[in-house]
Amino acid sequence: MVTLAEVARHAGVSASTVSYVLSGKRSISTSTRLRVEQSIHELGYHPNAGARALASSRSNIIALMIPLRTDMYVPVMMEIAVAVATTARTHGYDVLLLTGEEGPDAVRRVAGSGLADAMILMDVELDDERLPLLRDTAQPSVLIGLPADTSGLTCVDLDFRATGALCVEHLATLGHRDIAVIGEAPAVYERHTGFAERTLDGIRSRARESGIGLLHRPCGGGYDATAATLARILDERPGTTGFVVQNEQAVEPLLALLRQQGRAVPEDVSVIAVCPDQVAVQASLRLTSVSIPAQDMGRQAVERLVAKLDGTGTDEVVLIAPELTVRTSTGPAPSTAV
Amino acid sequence: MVTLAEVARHAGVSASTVSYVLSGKRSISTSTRLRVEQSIHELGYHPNAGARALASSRSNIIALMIPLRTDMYVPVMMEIAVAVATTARTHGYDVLLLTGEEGPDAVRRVAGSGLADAMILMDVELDDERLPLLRDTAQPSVLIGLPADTSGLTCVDLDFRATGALCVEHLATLGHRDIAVIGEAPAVYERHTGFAERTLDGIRSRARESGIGLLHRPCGGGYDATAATLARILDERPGTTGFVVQNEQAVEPLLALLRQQGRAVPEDVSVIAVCPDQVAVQASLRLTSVSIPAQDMGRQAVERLVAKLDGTGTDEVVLIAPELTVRTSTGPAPSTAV
DNA sequence: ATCCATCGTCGAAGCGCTTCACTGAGCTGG
DNA sequence: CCAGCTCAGTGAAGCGCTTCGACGATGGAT
Repeated sequence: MVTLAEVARHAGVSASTVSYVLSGKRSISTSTRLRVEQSIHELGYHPNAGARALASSRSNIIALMIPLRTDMYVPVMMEIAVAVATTARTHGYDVLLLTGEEGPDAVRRVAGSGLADAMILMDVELDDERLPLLRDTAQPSVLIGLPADTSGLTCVDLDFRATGALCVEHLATLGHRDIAVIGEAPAVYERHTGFAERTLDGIRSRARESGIGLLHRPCGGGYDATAATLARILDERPGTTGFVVQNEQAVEPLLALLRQQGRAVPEDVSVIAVCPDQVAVQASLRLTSVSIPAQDMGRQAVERLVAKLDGTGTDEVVLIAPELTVRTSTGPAPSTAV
Repeated sequence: MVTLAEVARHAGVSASTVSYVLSGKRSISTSTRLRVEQSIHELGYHPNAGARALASSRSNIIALMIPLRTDMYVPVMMEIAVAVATTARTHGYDVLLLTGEEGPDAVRRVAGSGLADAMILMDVELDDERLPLLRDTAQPSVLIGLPADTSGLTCVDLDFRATGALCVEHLATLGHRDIAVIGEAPAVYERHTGFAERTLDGIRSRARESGIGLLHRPCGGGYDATAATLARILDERPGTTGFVVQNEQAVEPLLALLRQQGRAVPEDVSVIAVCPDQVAVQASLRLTSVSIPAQDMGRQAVERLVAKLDGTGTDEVVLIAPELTVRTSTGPAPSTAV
């Protein structure tokens, strides 16, 4: 393993000079800088991460904690994770992957050992048990998702309240008067996942304002669960003409079921989904949807975090505005005459 | 930040003693051990990762490289990643997440900087550009997936050849004489992804042995692509009664299409999929499938790697035997009389 | 009683880097 | 013409840990 000292010797300078060339924290004459860079290249030198971390008390690692609870739609998580990793790299950071197994202890361990300089937490619950720890720690952190109490925290998330409202608004504008929400799995609501509750909130208040009839039913993923949910909804409110789906696993089953029942989309019923664009365009029908900007969330989280690490950047809540893309699954409500 | 020295002072022993208590590399009397452990607990001591890495030249970090090429089925990758992370933790390792962005340079950087002690590579191509680097490096590594030349490498993968054969065998036993393979996206084959080619290999040779007619068509994910692929297949070989699907994104569309065309599954046609169990049971029909043991692959990869790091463990190729679960999507071939 | 292992503990060296304090050399300006 | 800069470079301290060799104290074998 090539060391800094060897590079220094090879270039005929002192170790500190090499270090300064690397970090750029002091001005170095062009000639020596080139010489040092040349030596680094020739010897194939890579600074030792451990030594660096020890001396600078900066590991240049960001911990990413993905609890991966059941019933979460995995591709979104993954997309965020990848966005976090690649954005982090552009800022000179690597990403440490933490899963839920360890629970809050992981926070303590990582903060205590200096393994990571900062952390990003995904899949935050409204009253997450990791939050008190986070507030106590000096370690900068960013949440992806919104807890109930955001004081002293930096959070990045899609504005799910506005998302819910946007969906209802779109359907209302098209003349729908009775809509149903096919939601996430019951477990998601039971554990008070922020995004699910906030979406519902947005939907409810907008529906109330517009005087629209609303039914919300959680729905486990898959065909059978969706079939049961749909049956229940149509049983309770046969007049339902609009569906808001916030559950990627229910999208395709729902479309298949409606088709089977002879209900044409969008002529008879409209369907609007809250899902990644990819799901919306790959479905058997190009779905009108509010997309989940996974990439953007990952990127923003890292950028806030890096800002904090650099001293700029304060605690704040970043809500990404939802964007509705109209595709072919929504249309005017059928006239009641039919 | 509490240091080892403070713990030592608190416990009234020397620093080295504390270190030995932590590592267990020398025998320590029960009384002092307890005293030290007590101090560690009271002070809330966590060993500094950087210092440890520097002194021991072991970071206790495993790098996990996920290129995440297009058209890969993400949930499987994620499941593997999570299995890797949790298994690694049980062995005292953390996981560093590397994406494809950096390409082969990431291997060089991580190996050179001592950031990680070892690496796991996912989504390996038959002739992967990272392999030469890997062979050169002293760094232990394990591949998830099989390249063309496995000499000097440790690999873990599902036995996709056997998987392909198993699928054909199952259909053959049921009397099907003409089968079609709905494969991964064209791009997957173009870049010579090992698992896709090996599955096809297994399917082909088994079909040849059994004198079964075979048609293979790559298929982009989603409804439209699947529709096109299916139409082509039925056009070329109207007598096809069995489908092997190796593309999670085509499963549900295929079922929907068959239904629409009035072809009953499994009475008229049989469908067998190579996919995670979750996909097989959540589909609109409980699918006969060969499951992709993502968890197992992740776990085994880590265990081989840890064995290598411990000095035990040699280069070898671990092929996990495929398991076929018969569900309701396959049945006897319809008699030709019909 | 004596010798040699073994056990439990300590001190110190050093892992490879960053960073602070310092030193000349070369300028500028009064 | 020199005080007072800035600029480039050096040396050394030390980050917190592991680990090696040393050492006194036991204790079993001789």
